Amino acid sequence: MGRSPCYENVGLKKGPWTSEEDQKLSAYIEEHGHGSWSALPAKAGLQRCGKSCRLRWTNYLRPDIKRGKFSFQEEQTILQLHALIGNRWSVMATHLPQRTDNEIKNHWNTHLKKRLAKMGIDPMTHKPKMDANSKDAANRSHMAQWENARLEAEARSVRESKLAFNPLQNQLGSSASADQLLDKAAAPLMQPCLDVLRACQGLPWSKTAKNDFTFPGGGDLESPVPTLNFTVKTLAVPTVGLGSNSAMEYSGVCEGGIGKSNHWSEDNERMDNRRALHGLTYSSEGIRVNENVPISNFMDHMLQNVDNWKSFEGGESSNNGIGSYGGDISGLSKEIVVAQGHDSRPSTLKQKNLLVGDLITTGV
DNA sequence: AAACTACTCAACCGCAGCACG
DNA sequence: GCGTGCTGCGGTTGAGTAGTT
Repeated sequence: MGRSPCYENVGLKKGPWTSEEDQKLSAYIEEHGHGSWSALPAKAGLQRCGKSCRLRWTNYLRPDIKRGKFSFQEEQTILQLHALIGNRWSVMATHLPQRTDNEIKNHWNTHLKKRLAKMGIDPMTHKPKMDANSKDAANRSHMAQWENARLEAEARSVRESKLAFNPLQNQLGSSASADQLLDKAAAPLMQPCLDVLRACQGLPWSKTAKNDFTFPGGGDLESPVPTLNFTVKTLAVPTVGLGSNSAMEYSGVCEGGIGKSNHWSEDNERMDNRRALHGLTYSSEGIRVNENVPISNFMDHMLQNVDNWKSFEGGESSNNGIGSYGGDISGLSKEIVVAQGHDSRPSTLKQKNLLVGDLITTGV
């Protein structure tokens, strides 16, 4: 190993590419394909080494590259994947097909890593930095707390997935790719579902004069599980939000009743399939409640986890804010608050005749 | 307007892994 | 088994740009 860099070859240019060079490279590849990168520069009439050509093509000139700002969804995916697989940019790039590994790496280094660090989270472990002398810990913002909660939940998800992966690794062999493992892990978790969202699709939510709120699909569902039956009160207490990921599975109950998952993607499908263990399955069609998991079970599960955040106060919620817990948490046995969050989209709220701050009480 | 600082991201560097003779 | 060539990947750099003083 340790070959000398190709740029040491006499006469080869380095540094920024000119538009003329770009044109030559693109024209050649479009006509002939890249073939052997090492042979390409001479054939294309470029004074560059093959490596430089490959980089320029894969990171910049390739026609299927999406440029510009990363979406919230893309950032979520990167965060989830980073928690799962670390700095494996090329693997991440396969999950964000229009982004290059270089772009993802740059975005992580310049934005996401700093953002986490600012929140007091170690970007490498995705856990809060435990510095007892640090005033930052005490003064951490609510937002940071939510990010912590979210990331801790991600870690849980990772642990769960690892539990699922190990036997799979044995089945598939050590050479199995991350994708193979993810797909294999997801498959057995897919259960026959009662699609709560579908059940209520097309049926308008109603809010009575008494402010009672009924989930319309609930009573008609032929299912062994209890039906959802929400009532809404006006909330006059601080809200507590549960963000994406961990929180997705918990707030999802509410959000599933209200509308589609706002966190849908192919990657999330894989992640969410694992969450089916908790009685929920996310899909492109919304959130489903598994037939064999009584609603009371996952409500209890939700509440167990909410207990972890009892000390939180204040009105910030994280992602998926539409389905957040709130109020007096100790007495929150069946209540979910509509809180402001990334995805508490005005259109969604309007559609469901909800306001931020509304308290939904489930009838289970 | 100039100087300085911070930030972004394309490009480079060097190592690892693989194929092949 | 070893050497060579090639590709892919992750870490790092630094030129260009934007923002601030």
